[in-house]
Amino acid sequence: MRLDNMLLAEGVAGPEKGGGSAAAAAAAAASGGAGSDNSVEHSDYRAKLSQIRQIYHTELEKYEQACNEFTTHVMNLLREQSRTRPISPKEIERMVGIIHRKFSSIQMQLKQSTCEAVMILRSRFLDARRKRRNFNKQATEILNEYFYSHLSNPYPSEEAKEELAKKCGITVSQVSNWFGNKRIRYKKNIGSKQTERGAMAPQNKMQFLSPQNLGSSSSFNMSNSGDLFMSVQSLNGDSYQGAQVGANVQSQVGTFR
DNA sequence: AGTAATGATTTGAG
DNA sequence: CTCAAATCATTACT
Repeated sequence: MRLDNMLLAEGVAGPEKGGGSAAAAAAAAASGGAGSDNSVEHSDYRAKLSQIRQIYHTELEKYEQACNEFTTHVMNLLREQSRTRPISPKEIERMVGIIHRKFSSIQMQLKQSTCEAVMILRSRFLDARRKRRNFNKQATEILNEYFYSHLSNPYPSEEAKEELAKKCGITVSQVSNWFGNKRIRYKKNIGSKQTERGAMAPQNKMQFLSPQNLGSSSSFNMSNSGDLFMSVQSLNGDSYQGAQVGANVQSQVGTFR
């Protein structure tokens, strides 16, 4: 149920439609609740999302069809058997129930995988750190001016933040971020200036080097754009598993004969 | 290529 | 909630 709601919210499981426009609109509605200013950045995202959506629906339909086919197949088998031995309606009902449960658990896997794919997509495209742009010269000038003229107490009030945000053409939270970064980095600079006495320089360099080497090199080979395909393939893998489960049920039923 | 700068996020304290 | 601190991810510079 939760997965259903989430897929619905992401615009994946919404109303059925083949063309890209509905998916795009759904994606815009899903992601654009707070801010929808950069349309070029989102077009890629929307394309990928509608791709996921399409695969999801194809797979879902396939499962549905397979489920129906298999159900009728089993029903036929049971009908055939009813000629040689008595079969109660209760038993038939039970079989159908088992089949439906099996297939719905397979659908669950599909939904889970789709959710994961969407989450990865979101984190790839909607994480603001990935599309950072430096503020323009004038904005940083204004911010610096305020910072250095209030150096004794560089904590702008809410109103001052709004004022600065308006002047610089950025949001209030961006102003807050800037001051947070500025305060800590200013303090750090002062500290390192005072410690800089001859032999300490190499240590400083080492300190700055090590965290970067640790952090940046390996992290995103795992989850870049190719990963969408990975997820998609894992969906297909699930469908294989589904077929196998189906085959299992089939073979179990086959022992009836 | 390697490094510094820099905006954004996460974490933890108050 | 705000803030400091650490960290991440991108951009700018050499």
